[in-house]
Amino acid sequence: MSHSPDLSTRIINWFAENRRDLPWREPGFPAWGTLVSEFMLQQTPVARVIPRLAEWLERWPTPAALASVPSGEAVRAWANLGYPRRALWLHAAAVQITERHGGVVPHDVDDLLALTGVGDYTARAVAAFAYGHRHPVVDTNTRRVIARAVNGNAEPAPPSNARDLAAMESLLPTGSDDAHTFNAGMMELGAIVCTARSPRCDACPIADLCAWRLSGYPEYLGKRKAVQKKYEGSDRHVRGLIMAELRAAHVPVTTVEIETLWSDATQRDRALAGLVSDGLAVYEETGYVLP
DNA sequence: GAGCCGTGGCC
DNA sequence: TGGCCAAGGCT
Repeated sequence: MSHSPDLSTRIINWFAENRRDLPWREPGFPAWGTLVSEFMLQQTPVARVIPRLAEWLERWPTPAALASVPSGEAVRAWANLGYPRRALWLHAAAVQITERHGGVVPHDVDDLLALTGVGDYTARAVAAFAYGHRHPVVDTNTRRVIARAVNGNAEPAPPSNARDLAAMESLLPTGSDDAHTFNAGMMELGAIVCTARSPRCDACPIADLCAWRLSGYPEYLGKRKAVQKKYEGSDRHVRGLIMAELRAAHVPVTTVEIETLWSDATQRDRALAGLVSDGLAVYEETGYVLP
């Protein structure tokens, strides 16, 4: 677990020169905007988030604004970002922020964790990036950089919160400003240099002390994260087709219309029942609508 | 803790 | 072409 004492400094200096100009890094970007962006960025690439985020914040500039509309409006505005439950959860979080915190996104990690849809990553990201508090922030990019540079592995082991947070804490600078920059810098390095498929070690500020590189890029032999199941023909596929129909429609979608979306009745019924169970679809007199 | 949950771009 | 991957979280 030994590392060069200036790994953190290198990352911080590299970040100052190489950071992308992203909306949530603009001065004065509101904490609410940070929270919304983090919800959207959960498993959705940056490039697809940026336009939806701008629309979202223009329409709902505060948690109270979002809380005041039906959750279905959030699901519709979520558009094709994927995993529409996140839109439902973000709406629920906005209601909770309005009711419990006077409409102000909380600073405290435990208060953030108590919000629907906010897990360990998002809670620490908001506390650190929106409010400047010193917390280790560990996402998939950070985990990969630590796995390679520190542990000498091509890939991180499956996420373990306690272990990953402890590893990041041991690297985190003492000062809150440096800690903030280091958290962001590790994520940025993993996102644009130390990437999953073809790392650009020639552009890496810590290449000369990267344990993985120094040991000759050994193949990863440890436990891997589960392989994603095929999307084509899956229940997720069918759910996606139904949700696209519900988002596009402004009148109830009839059962007959839903039948045209997927021929396998068993799978179709299962998908629809799942959406209803999740609260993403509601039956209303003549058909299904958004909540 | 494994499985599940959308969508699209990239090599 | 198609498998892999993307600022996770919930059950």
